[in-house]
This record gives sequence, structure tokens and C-alpha cells, in this order.
Amino acid sequence: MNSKRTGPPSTAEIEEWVPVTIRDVAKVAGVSTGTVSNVLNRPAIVAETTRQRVLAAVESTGFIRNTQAYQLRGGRSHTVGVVVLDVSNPFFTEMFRGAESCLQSEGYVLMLGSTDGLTEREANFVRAMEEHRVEGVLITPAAADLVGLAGLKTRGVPTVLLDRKAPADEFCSVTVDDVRGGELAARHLFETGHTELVFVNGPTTVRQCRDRRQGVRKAVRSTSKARKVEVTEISVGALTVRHGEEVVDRILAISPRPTGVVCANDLLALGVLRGLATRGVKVPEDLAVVGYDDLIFGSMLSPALTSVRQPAFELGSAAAELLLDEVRNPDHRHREVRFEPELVVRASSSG
Amino acid sequence: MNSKRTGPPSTAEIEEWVPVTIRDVAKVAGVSTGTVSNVLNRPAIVAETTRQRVLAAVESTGFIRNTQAYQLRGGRSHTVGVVVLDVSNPFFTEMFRGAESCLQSEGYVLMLGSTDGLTEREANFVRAMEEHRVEGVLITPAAADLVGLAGLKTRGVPTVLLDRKAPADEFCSVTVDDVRGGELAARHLFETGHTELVFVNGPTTVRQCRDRRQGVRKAVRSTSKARKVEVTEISVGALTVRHGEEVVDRILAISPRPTGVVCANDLLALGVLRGLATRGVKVPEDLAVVGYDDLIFGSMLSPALTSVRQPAFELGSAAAELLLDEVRNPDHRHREVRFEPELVVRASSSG
DNA sequence: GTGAGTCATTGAAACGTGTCAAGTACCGGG
DNA sequence: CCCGGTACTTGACACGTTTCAATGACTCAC
Repeated sequence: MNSKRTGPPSTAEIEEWVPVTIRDVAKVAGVSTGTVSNVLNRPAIVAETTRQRVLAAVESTGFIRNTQAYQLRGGRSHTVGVVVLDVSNPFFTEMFRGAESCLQSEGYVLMLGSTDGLTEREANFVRAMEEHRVEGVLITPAAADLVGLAGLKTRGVPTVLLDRKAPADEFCSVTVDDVRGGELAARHLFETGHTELVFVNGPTTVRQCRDRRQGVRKAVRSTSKARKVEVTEISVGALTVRHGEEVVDRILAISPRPTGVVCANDLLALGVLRGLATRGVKVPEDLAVVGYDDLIFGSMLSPALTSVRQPAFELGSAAAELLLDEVRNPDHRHREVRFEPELVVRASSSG
Repeated sequence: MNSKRTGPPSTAEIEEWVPVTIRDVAKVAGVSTGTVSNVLNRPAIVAETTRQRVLAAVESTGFIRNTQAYQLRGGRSHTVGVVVLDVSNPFFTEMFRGAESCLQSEGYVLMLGSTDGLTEREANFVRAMEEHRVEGVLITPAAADLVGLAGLKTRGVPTVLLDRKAPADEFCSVTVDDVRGGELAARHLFETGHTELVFVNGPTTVRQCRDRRQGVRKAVRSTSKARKVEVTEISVGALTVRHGEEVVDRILAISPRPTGVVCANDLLALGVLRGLATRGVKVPEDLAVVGYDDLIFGSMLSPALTSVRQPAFELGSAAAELLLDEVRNPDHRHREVRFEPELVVRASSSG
């Protein structure tokens, strides 16, 4: 095929779209650009007949307003950046939906980035979003510290932390009380008569794991006042199904034999359930199991999994509300919105 | 509190960020704006010493390039719009990740919108993305027809359809061969000795359901040449767990008793599994079950669910590749990239 | 007939950036 | 001393939009 064009362009190319500007619309309608702009932005101040004429011209030309020019002139970008650790994790997509439900009705479009916990990717996203002049950022920080967000802070980009408490008065944040969640899970088993429990936890370097452990211990302390209860803690390397399955033998080796298991996460719980099934241990008769996160599939298992639900959707929408306040309210003060987790009791713990 | 400000602004307000432009950088570095722009875009043509000086100024001022102005001047927006039916569906988030993995390395940022199948929301998203002058759109159309995308077509916005074949030469598209998938599922059961099957299908108004049914029938025809096999079709109102569970009694009432079930979707299959469990029917000994979609949790069940896997991640990245080609290659021709589904055999069908 | 007051429209300036023709400074050769 | 060439740098313009002071066309009351 020739690289140089010899013949006339094909039909498709003749009809190729050329960008239509407000000026083209003005020409077609026989008015000035100022009037077109007025029709688009303050229709009330322009005469009925001209308005009709201009609208007809907009229609016939297929004009679509160029947001960049609008924004350059001083308009808002109607854009919010969302940065999460992992889009394929239902917890984060639910949060995204919550944020979207709130922001979409306000005319915002969301830019989404998934960092997989890599600070380098996080930095790229934040940079790109700043270049795009997003009006705000919702972010689950990848790093333990928040130095990656210093730029957002100094440049005054409204930022809300997701599932991460902000130190001092740096940022707004939405969080879930993981201590309370751990407490709920353990107390539920104590209250249904169990006295010997196992707590299968993930790495305590993870803030969520530390907090949930603290909650479990709290439940032990408060229950111990009335009667004797005990919890054995087992920490595994990661919050996965495999790690849960592998820990089952250690659970069954404990003496006296525990009657309940609290897992730091639904995936661990699922692994435990599978491991118990292959060894013929009945749930909940021989061993009650409680998870954490309330992933959708937990309710579909048999036995359905008791779990601690985190209001991910509400987390997202609350974060969006905080952001909107920071964007619009000059008297805005940073604050933390803390959600209560909720225990969802199902068959795996109610024999 | 007074609405009128009386005292001096607080410290925070004094230090409030004022936008830094290329002009400010130029002033600090003692050069013209043209030189700053050159340092940023064609560093090679500017003298070493000045370049250092300008870079230092960029650093000290915290300058961040304004994409709107860049784009207005004729630059590309480095933005791609993604519109899916439902962000909380793992299939779509996997596709998103596939697209992201390909586009992020090319410097693009993704705008994401979730329509929930509502054409009105789809129209809003597409409109907003056109206003933002995205360089391209990846979309799973909400409506059966494609009239909602006519604007994208006429305005020449590169667009790739996700999991939906484009009629004629309208758009590029990525699809999965659902006929083949249905065939794989049914043939697998025939080949492992089953002769009496049930096909639990969703509403045949959905393209995917129609195609999968066609595949099942194809498997019946080809197998019938060698030996007698039969499939009973049951169509339910929606592809949900509940509908799957409710259909179990009808399955068990069929005579002669079928030995295998093909479901149009993993959720249906999950419902069927639950229904069978509560009725004491053993899987796969009494009844083999095959699903479709290979959702993650399918592998975590016991018995683990045999299912037809759709390469969602690859779908997304292929769509991104097609988009990039359309954006960059002037000789681009629209085409369909069709993926083959893959049968993943697990315990639920291999007794 | 004149002045004041309304109402609708105009046209130019400005937003922040990239480009490019034009300009400056310097150097070496004649 | 001049000429041509090289190596950088400059500064004005253009992109598409909104805003706003200025203009024009009417009307009404005196």
C-alpha cells in the first residue's frame, strides 16, 4: 500500500468531523459568541427568539462544549479523582459506587486509579490528577506514612482518606471501627455459649489486623468478669483462602478443643471452612466460624457464613459528602467520619 | 458566627496556595515562558545551565502543568472513558484492570462510569466524556441498539465495544464466543458419560443467554450422531442465586432423572448447589453441575464449581489495544477481536 | 422633542500553554 | 572589520470559552 495519498480521500474522510466551536454556532445563528455563551449559561437574560435560534444552531452543528476552555477561563473541572488499592476487591468497588452515587448527581465525573499498593503508581496517579486539575481526591493511601500526599496538602487539593485515619488535622477521613468489629465477632461467640475460641489473624503489620485483635482481646476482658473464657491467637502470613486452609490442623490440635473460630477476614474463614469440610468437622455443630468483611459470596455458602459487615457503600458516599463540603464550604473543618461495623449472623455460627 | 470577615485571615489562609503558572516559573528562573516550555517539552534544545536553572525553579515553585491549557493549545487529553454496566460485577472490574494495565503505561488516565444498564445514565456519561474531550471510549452499551453511540460515531471519537459485537463496520469490538462456551459446558458432561442433562438458562432476551443456548444445542446435535443424549431446557427470569435455588424442584421432578446440569451463569449454579444441598442430593455423585463465568468464589466452594471462564482481563487489554490503534494509526480499520472461552473442570462435575 | 431608563446584544480581554519566526550573542574564517 | 553560521532565547499569537463594559434600540414620562 502506498504511504503517499494519490487519489481523492474516501467518502468517510470527506465527511470527517471537524471540531465545532462556539464561534461556528454563532455564525450559523447569526449572533455573537457572547450571546451563544449566554444562551448556554444564563438563558434567562437572552430574548426568546434569539435563544431559539441559537439552540437550533447548537443542535444542527452538533456543538459540544469544550471543558478545557471552560475550565481555563476559570470554571470548575467537574472531576474527582479516586485512588484505591485494588479495583478487583469488592470492598473498594462498593466504596467507589457509594462515591459515584453521591458525586454523579452533582455533575462530577470520576477518574479511577488502582495502585495495587505500589507507592510509585500512587504517585503517578496523584500527579496525573493534579495535572488534570481535579476538584478533589478520594484515596486509600498505599504507604504507611502520608508523605505521598504532601503535595495535595500544600497545593490545597481537597482530599479525603478512605478507610484510613488522618493524623492531626491533615485531611478528612472515613473509617470503620475495626476494634469494635473484632469485639462484636468474639462477643457473639461468647454470648452463644462458647468459652474456648481461636482467633486466626493476618499479619499485625496491617493496621486492620492489629485493631481487630485488640477488639477480640477487649471482648475477652469484659466477658472474663462473668465467667472464664479463653482465646488462642494464630497469626498467618496473609489474608488468603490458602492460609486459612493451612491453619486448620493447628486449630484442631489445640487442647482443650476450641468450639469457635474468629477469622480476621472472609477469605481466611472460607479457607478454614474448606479445611474443616475435608476433615469431616461439622459447622457449626463441632466448630462455629465467624468471618470479617461480609463478602457477597459468604451468604451463598452452605453453611452461610456469619461475618462482620463493613458499610463500604456508605463509606464511599460519606467520603464524597466530606469532599463536597470541603469544595464548597469556605468554613470547612477537617473531620473523621467513623462507621460502626455490623455483625451479620448466619448458619455458620448459630447451631 | 459573622458572615463578614472582620479580622485578618488565619495563618492557614495566608499560606493558601495560589496557582503557579509557567510564567511564574519563568520569572523565578529569569527566562522567558518559551524557554520554560522548551525545557518541559524539548529539553535537548536548551542550554545545560539554563535547563538546570529552570528545573530548579519548577521544583521550588511546585509548578504543575495545566492539562487544560496544554490540551486547548492542541495537545492530547491523555484521557480515556470507560463505561460499564456495573462496577460491582467482578467481570467488569477485571476488564477495567485489563484496560488500565495497557493504557496506564501509555500515560492515560481512565474516567469510569457505571450505568446499571440505564440508557439515561449512559447518555450522561458519554456526554460528559465528550465534553472532556477524551481520546477514546470503551463501553458496554446499555441498550440493545446502538443509537446512544451515534454521536461518538459522527464526531469521530474512537470507540470500542466491550462484550458486544458491532454491526457492520461501525466500531471495533471485543467479544467472547458464547456459543462455543455453551457447547464446551454441555459437551464436557456428555464426554464424561452423562446422557440426560438440564440446561438452566436466563431470559433469552439477553444475547449471552441466547448464544449459550445455541451452543448447548449444538453439542446435543453433534453428540447425537454417536449416541442418544437429551437436554431439557428451563428458562428462569433472572441470573440470580435465588432463581437457581427455586428451580431445583423442577429439576428433580424430571423423569428420567437427569444426571447433569448446565447453568447459564455461576450465580444460578450456586443457587442450584444450595438447593441440592438442602435436599440431600450429592454433587457430583448424584448430579453434576457446571456454571458459567468462573467467578472467583466458584473455586472456593466445596465441591469447587466447574465453570466456563471468560478472559475478562484479556478482553479489557485487547479493547485498549484496539483503541490505541484507532487513535494512532491513520490506516486503522475497525475489527472484532473474539476470544475463546475456556472450560475449567473442578470437583462439581468430576465424580 | 428630550432625557432617563430598560432590555438585548456585542466585541475584546483574559485564562495557561506550545509554537515558531525573529532576534541576540558569539565564534571562526576571510 | 565583515560575513556567515551556530547555539540559544525571546515574545507574540492561537487555542475555545466566559465575562463585562460599552453600545444600540426602544419605550415612557415630562
